[in-house]
Amino acid sequence: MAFADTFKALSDPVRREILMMLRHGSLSAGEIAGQFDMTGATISYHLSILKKAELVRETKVKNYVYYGLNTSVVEEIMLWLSELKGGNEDDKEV
Amino acid sequence: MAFADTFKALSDPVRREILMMLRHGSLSAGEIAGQFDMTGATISYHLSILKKAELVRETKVKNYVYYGLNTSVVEEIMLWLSELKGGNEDDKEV
DNA sequence: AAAGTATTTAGAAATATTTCTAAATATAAG
DNA sequence: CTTATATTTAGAAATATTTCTAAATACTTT
Repeated sequence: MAFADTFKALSDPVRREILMMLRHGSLSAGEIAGQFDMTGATISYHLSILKKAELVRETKVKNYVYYGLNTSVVEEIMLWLSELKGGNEDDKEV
Repeated sequence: MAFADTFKALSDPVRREILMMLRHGSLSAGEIAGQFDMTGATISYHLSILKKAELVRETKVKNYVYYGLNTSVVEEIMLWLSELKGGNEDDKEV
């Protein structure tokens, strides 16, 4: 059930900030962690949730792990939001 | 901080289903609750979260409370998602 | 005014999430 | 092969979320 995972992943401010950091290219786990006042372990946990939601992809290079955005899942969420707005017919207010 | 509230509100499957139910017009709290295998109190809790996030608006008629979609907040979320996709320049993969 | 219907609030229990520290893995460099 | 650097995993504590039952509000109808 990847769809629900995506909404869950987006519900945390730290994870949303990580995604925004990745807009202009991939960053290593350490580079990401450096931007937060949290342990690397905590950031690793957040990255694992973003990965499970397929919002990021990882690439291993040397002893670094680089994370990059995967925008294709974002489209699905936008589609769902469009449906929400779209089905609005003539708004039968009571 | 209403923006974070909106993402949180959207992170629960029950609340997303409620929003979808409201696409074609307002429904009373009871009509909504009738669609779920949960107590009215629980649905009332979910409605309060949707209301705080400004995703729904309520109208009181007699001893009923009708809930209707407020799509204007959905636009903000879509804008945020667009930014996420948009800033994707040339994807400096490492 | 009393009784009925619809909804919300309060408080508690169960579950899930976020964060930390310490230990484990993985790869690199000396 | 030993030490150093980067990251993840495990386990625990703190906090937040979801759900329930029972009681409280609110408005209607008799």
